[in-house]
Amino acid sequence: VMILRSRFLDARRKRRNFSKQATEILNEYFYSHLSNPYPSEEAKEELAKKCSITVSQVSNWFGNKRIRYKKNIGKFQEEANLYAAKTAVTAAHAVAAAVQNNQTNSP
Amino acid sequence: LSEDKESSCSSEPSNLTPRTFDWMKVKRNPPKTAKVSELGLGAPGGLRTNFTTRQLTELEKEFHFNKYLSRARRVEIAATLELNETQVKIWFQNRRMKQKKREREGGRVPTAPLGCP
DNA sequence: CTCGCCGATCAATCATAGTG
DNA sequence: CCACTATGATTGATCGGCGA
Repeated sequence: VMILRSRFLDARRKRRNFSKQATEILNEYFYSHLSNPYPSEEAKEELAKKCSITVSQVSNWFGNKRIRYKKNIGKFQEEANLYAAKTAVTAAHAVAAAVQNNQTNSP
Repeated sequence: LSEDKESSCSSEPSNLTPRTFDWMKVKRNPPKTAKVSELGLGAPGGLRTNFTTRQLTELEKEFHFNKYLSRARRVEIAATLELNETQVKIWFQNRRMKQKKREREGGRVPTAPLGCP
């Protein structure tokens, strides 16, 4: 159990952090679906494309996020509020746009 | 598509919702790898057995020979490697999934995704 | 009804990247 | 330069659904 940790010298595990924007997109999805953060295969593909990462990486990200989130909800509270506010603003803009569109489009 | 269920436009900009959904409560049963009936032996049933290099090597070799194991072969392998039949079965299952995953995105064309210092 | 497989996920851990 | 934390990936094993 000591010296057998070699593990082939996993050269592939040369991890690279995702871009700030990718993490942004993933977090937005996660917190806007906090009641059920399990994206469908299609959603994963869409996220993967937007983030320029693979579907597996999206799966890994959600897997890690879910586990780590529930492990210590408090630690993610501010992050949760931050993204909740962000999506709220986005939604507000959408609503505003819809209203305006509705007004100029209802004779 | 079906998405959110709540989120009914709350007048609060940031609705604090320390709410705990059921996915956060999900708990997996601890692995029953060890024989619980081992005369009060400190067999902590709930340990992710660490396969030795020898075991992994043998399993890998067998995998290249057969992607699927017959009952007889499984028993043989399990005995040789000192593992449960279940562990061998699960290893092959996981190995097949790993293979598939690797084939699916392994065929990636490194179309210069990023620069290279 | 039992059993193996699949697909997704969990949970613990590894190894590295980032921060101070 | 080093201690400690954040994070992507790996993997033995579990869960639910299917089909033989």
